[in-house]
Amino acid sequence: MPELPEVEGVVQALKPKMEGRTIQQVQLSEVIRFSFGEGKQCIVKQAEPDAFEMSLTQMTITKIERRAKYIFFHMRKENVPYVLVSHLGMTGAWFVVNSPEEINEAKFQKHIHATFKMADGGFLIYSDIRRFGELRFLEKIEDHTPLTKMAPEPFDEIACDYFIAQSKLPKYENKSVKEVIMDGQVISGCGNIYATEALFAQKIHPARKMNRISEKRKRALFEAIVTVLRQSINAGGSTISDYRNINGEAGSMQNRLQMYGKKMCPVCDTATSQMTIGGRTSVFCPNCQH
DNA sequence: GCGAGTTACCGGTGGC
DNA sequence: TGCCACCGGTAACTC
Repeated sequence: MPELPEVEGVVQALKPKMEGRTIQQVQLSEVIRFSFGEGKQCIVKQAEPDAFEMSLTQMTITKIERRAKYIFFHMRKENVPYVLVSHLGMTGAWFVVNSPEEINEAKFQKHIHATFKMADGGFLIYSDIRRFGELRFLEKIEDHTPLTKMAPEPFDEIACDYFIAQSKLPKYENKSVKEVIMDGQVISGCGNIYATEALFAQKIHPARKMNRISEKRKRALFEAIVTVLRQSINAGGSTISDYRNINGEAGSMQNRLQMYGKKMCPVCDTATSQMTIGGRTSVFCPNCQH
């Protein structure tokens, strides 16, 4: 499950290997083609498979950057800029290899969905087991509304004030804190794992209503989120089930998690509780978090 | 036009 | 061994 720190790791690894290179040929999987024929948008969004392949052919990757949990591949063809937006969903992974056979994990090998053959040799490959990821080819970011509504990067100095302001809006003030901090229009890139960790660190119950938290506590919570995201980036991300970096390696943050996926509270040894908030599983310590 | 709520997208995993 | 419910980030759709 790649979250912001995992995506950051992917981007940092992709940058030196892919920036400046030109795509010679693109090939989408049969699954994508078949799904499109069925009227579905499997991985490739708002484009016909043929048109998507053609659009990216002869495109030069100028810059790769992360925004929330999205990867932006900025590109250029005949001096016109474009961008390929990638989201890894639950199980997406990028690989930079000399040949597709180099992907040695069977389940990633089996679910290769986009193969980019580079003009100077080698391949950039997108694999996605559960196909929750997306590839979206745009002329500019503004062409896709959800991307324009995203909160600032959590490391941006205005991000905390932005969070405070958003949290006071009518549509958020009566919601649970966990739902609000996981909303990309409030804080960007805070998924279930890191929301769970930050709430535990601040001893806040995930179901507590936003308007029952003081501004001081909200600021402390925001800092806790930033801290846990930074820690995880430094640890190479959390490898929960299927995350791999572009070399197929796992991260180590999962070993440092205090609450996500835990049966016992590491502070007071009470059995943890679980409830569904905003449709997502939430783990917390009923003794420590109020 | 906007917001709230619902559905779609999936295969690996683990429990029985 | 085999079946089946469960899981989840985001967009798109409906109301």
